[in-house]
Amino acid sequence: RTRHPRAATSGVLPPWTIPPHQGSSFLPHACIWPIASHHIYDPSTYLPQAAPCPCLAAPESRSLVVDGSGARASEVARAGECPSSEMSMAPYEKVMDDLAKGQQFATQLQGLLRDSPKAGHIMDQILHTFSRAIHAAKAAAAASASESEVTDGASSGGKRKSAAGGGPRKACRTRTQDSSVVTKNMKSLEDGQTWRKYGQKEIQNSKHSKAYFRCTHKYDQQCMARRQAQRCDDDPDTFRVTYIGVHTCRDPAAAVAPHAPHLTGTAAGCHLISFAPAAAHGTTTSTTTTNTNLVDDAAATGSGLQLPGLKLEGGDLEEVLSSRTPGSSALYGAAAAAAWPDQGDVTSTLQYGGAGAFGGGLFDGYPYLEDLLSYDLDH
DNA sequence: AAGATTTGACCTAA
DNA sequence: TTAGGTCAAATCTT
Repeated sequence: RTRHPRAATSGVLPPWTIPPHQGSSFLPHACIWPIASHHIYDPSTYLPQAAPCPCLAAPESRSLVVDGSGARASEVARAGECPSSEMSMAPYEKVMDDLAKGQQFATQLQGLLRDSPKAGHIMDQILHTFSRAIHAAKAAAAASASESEVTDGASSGGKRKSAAGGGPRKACRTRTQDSSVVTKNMKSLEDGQTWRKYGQKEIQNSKHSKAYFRCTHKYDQQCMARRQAQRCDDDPDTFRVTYIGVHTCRDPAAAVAPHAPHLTGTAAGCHLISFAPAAAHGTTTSTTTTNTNLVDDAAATGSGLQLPGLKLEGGDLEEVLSSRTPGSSALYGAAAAAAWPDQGDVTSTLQYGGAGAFGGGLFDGYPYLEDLLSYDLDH
């Protein structure tokens, strides 16, 4: 690809980086995205992050009040059976089957070791490892599937030019209609997440350009979360920020351990996971649609279903303008299982050296999850 | 040197 | 046809 020589930019900030006036809360440099401190991962809130298979949204497959009987393992196995999930490759099925079996056995063993906190802790690690492996396998399968699609698309012909030294673009881009989308107005772009800017466009009939961000971990962890930010025309101090997709990354620097986890389990090291709001009702009967409605309602009404003691990161959050969250049942489950991170808790115990996507980072930018979480913990 | 930003080119949904 | 979204080489920052 040939490019025109880049215009000299030294000393000249682009419009996006220029504060509208003195005293603005705008960051002095668009490249600065502060990382929330004290982000610690709690394995008890961990769930596989891959996009949930549609079949998991079925009510019968969501009765996941895990009680040590291997419900999660059965969930995983169910995902492997799904005919619509592009998972018909034999090697994948075998891997998933083995992983599911291993997880199931570990879960059974966990039930036998409840009296030993230390054993429970080890079991947590084992289950966590299985979860990660399952997630990785799913991600690998998805990547493989999309790669073949791209190959097919390239062979169909087109006017794509090859980049210098590289092949055709591999992007299989679609507009943001399949992902969860949340738009909100913010006084500051700081949200505790690590974003990398990848584009900026002038928008017609808008005074200010729109900036495009992706998760820093797009490539190393296949996190597809994106964010778009544009300064409001009528209020230059306010940004209209659109969050697209969910964070599936586990950034050690961007995730926070729950301060006071409200778990359904009681035995030490034996944290149980349930889907909201059935954790307190025994069995889960709500469907994805129900949960979505709940979230939408909460977002639409701006209802403050906030649990006291749960800190909402980004106190500058003003208004949730819209939300659409199809097929995010696993997300809601995680929201129910995790408590809001308390950044002030510097004494939290670091576990696994990793960071939980559900341990704080995921919620950043997804205010509806805050509402849902509060709802679940309140009921 | 590595990672982040800038920005023109490219791509696609509307 | 075009506005908006993304890519990726060039450039900048640390």
